[in-house]
Amino acid sequence: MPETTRPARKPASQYHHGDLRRALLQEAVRTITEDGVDALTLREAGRRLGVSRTALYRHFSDKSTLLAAVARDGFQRFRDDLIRAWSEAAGTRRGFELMGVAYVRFAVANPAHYRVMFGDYRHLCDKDPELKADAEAAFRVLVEALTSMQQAKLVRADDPVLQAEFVWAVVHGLAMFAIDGQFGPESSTSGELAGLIRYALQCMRTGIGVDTAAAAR
Amino acid sequence: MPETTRPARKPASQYHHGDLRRALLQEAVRTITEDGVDALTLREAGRRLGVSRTALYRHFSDKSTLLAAVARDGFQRFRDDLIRAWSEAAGTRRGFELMGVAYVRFAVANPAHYRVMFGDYRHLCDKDPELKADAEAAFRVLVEALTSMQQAKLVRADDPVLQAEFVWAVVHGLAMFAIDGQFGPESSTSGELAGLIRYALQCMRTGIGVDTAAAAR
DNA sequence: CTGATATGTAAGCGGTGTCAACATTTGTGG
DNA sequence: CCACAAATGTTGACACCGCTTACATATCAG
Repeated sequence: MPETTRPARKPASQYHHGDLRRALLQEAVRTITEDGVDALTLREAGRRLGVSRTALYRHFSDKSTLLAAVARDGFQRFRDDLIRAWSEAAGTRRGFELMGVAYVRFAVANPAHYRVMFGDYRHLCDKDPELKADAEAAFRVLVEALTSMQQAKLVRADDPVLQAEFVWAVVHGLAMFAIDGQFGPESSTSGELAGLIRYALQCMRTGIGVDTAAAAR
Repeated sequence: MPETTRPARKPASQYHHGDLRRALLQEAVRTITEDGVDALTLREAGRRLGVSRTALYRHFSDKSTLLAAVARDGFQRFRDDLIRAWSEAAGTRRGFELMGVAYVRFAVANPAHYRVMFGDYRHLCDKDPELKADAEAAFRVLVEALTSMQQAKLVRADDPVLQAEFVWAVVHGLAMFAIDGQFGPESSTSGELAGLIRYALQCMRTGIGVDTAAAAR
């Protein structure tokens, strides 16, 4: 039985779906991405997959358990995106900036998904303990990137975790700006956003303090 | 009977409540603060106020309109907190740091409320156009603080709005860390958080770049 | 082949947001 | 003072939802 990867997709029997769990998760992600998390309904999801409305409970104990799975899926793709961006110029400042852009890009491309991931992370963690592991794996990409940049003397040799938390705060904030319009006048044009990202990355490196300005330029 | 400000609270007639709108908003804030936004139910809110389940619709066209009002209320208190902290040492770096701490403190003290404010800000703005004004008013406190610090040569003379967006991103990210546990090992102790805040504020000033490290110390 | 188990189904319960129609109170112009 | 309109609150109903319980069917191990 080679059974390489996918038995999925084929109903075959009409009764047993084959890989309902995967299909359900995929459908949930699709709905959330297209119409937001409020549009996600267990009944409707079942309907769209041509399956009874309670079939879902054989694979997820709960609606929020499904959401936790969605969040996990998000963190996995997210991590992949970060790794891909970083490895395009690993160890360099440019690679680091590419990663920052990739971060915001992910959030902009999947705003609702991103919100599920960070929306009530704590609550979702209770539903699926592996979610925490996936989230931490994504975060670790950032920590490791910073560690290698520390070795290359590109950033200060502070505690990498602390440093990563700071960097994460910055890009997460940027992502929020990008996702839901912001406070400023109406800087929703993508040009404005790109400018903000560039400025923020610069500030991340040099700070906003005036005493360091001379040294930075 | 001095009765200075509030006509509210007293049923008086049993039928007309007096100031149901205010009572409803207050009740919603209370529920959200205590039990989270998912626990907020129009019917239950009416029940608790001893009023019919649809009375609410005479004051809010919608559940999300009520949520928008909750968000507005949040932004107003939020702004007050920021102003209070800043004015404790206005124009100085200490005042600025106090403001940052006040920001995070607000988020920690009212996590669910904070989430409503930023959770789906964009969607809520459609429901109540004044929400945007309140949010911008809060943001403007930060912009003005930075402007005055620029004049005092405490921070670089960049575009204050851009600079404020960067600073906001940092503190917002910190607030998120504070609210829902984080990625790192398990640094949920308040001591760890205080350390993170301190470190982040320092990074905000001096950056993480190594070339500026010498100048910073 | 035969259970046991995994998976999907059907029916129903309590709860929710919202609408439409009706009741009561308040306020206002004659 | 009164009639009547507007504001405010109530009742009933509808469609939908998440979830449970009991049942049906397919898959698989022995």
